[in-house]
Amino acid sequence: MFGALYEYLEKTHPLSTVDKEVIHDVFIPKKLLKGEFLLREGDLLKYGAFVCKGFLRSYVIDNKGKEHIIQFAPENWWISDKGATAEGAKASCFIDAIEDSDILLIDQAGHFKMLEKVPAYGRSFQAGMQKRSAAKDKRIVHSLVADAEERYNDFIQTYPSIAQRVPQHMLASYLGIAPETLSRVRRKSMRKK
Amino acid sequence: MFGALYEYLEKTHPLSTVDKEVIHDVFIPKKLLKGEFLLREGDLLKYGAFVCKGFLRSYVIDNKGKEHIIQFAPENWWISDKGATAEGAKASCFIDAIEDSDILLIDQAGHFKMLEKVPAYGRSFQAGMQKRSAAKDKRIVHSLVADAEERYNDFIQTYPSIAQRVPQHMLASYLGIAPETLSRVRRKSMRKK
DNA sequence: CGGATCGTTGATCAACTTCAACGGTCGTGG
DNA sequence: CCACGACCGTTGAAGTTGATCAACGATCCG
Repeated sequence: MFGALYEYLEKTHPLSTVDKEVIHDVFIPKKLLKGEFLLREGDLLKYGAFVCKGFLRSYVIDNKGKEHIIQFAPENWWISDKGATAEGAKASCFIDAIEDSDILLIDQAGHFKMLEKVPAYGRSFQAGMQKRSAAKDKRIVHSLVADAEERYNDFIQTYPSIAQRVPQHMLASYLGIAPETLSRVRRKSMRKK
Repeated sequence: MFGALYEYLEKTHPLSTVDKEVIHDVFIPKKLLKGEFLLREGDLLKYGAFVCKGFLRSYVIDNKGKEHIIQFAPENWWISDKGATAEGAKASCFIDAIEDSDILLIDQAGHFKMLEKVPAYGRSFQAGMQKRSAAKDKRIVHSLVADAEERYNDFIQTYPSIAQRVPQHMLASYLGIAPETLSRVRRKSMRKK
């Protein structure tokens, strides 16, 4: 179960045997079945998670009861409630499993311990932050500039593997359009080819 | 001109005399008049900037020629093209001054030097990244859930000082709505009170 | 087999955009 | 110092896009 994390971290920097011990010490393995929650809105926020296998998502529910997906997390992605990383904070979103998943949990203290003791983690974290930040900027700009069709086409180009794995209505939720609209957009795109 | 940056950094961690020397060494002061560009799309990307005085903005132009504001940067904010921090990258957006401004430039090498030599910088950078990331998440979610009126009201609550300083059509651009729509929304809000 | 969930399709509706025109303000050049 | 043009915010009317509501067939799973 730790293998995926090792490989992930070693892409930035090799891991020593000691590093691996620290990792074992800090991360808590957990299995989630499809549909199970990692986090519910209002829960005491404790963990971030690394996805070894499977597929998670985070989402909010607005005051009309509609779900809005913030993030998808397939293998080798991190997922957590970024809005409130402060300790003792209440979660502002839900996180659940779209497929049966194996994940590794890490809490605030563990995060600092890793930063301190495992160099590969710090670098990887830094790099990840930058990449994410850029991706978010792109998403923001896109939500301002692009209409439903462009958003969809861009998504399937950027994340083809995710697009195939995710039920259509969730993709619609992520893109911020109604499922019906997505269906129509897809039909239109089909005919073009 | 460096005073603002000192104060900003000292909020996280005190600065030694040596620290201040490094800062003087690394940052390049620059003045911008209202309307002047710091960065144009396609420019070779070199600098991030700290705003000591004044007001900048970054924006993109879509294929229909319309501006979309990504970020406002008043005093004590950083601004740069996050999309492409890699060295040698081409800028993907514009940055210009909304008011006459004093700014301090830092390039990639300077950034690493600061990280290495000035502890306050690293902490501040880290904290800033987190805060920004959270703000971006919020903006993404908001653009999915909220209509024009909610977006406007939320903005003037969250950034009242910015709302007053920025011309209305720029605020509209930031919020992703037409200037006319913003005008109508404001009238509606006025009458409510 | 029966219920639930999902994607699709059609019809209607609301929100927002676009286009056009107008008045006010500001800054600049005559 | 005034006059003109540019820019900005406002208002009205028409047009579009996408949301909503409703119904239907397909698939999956118990």
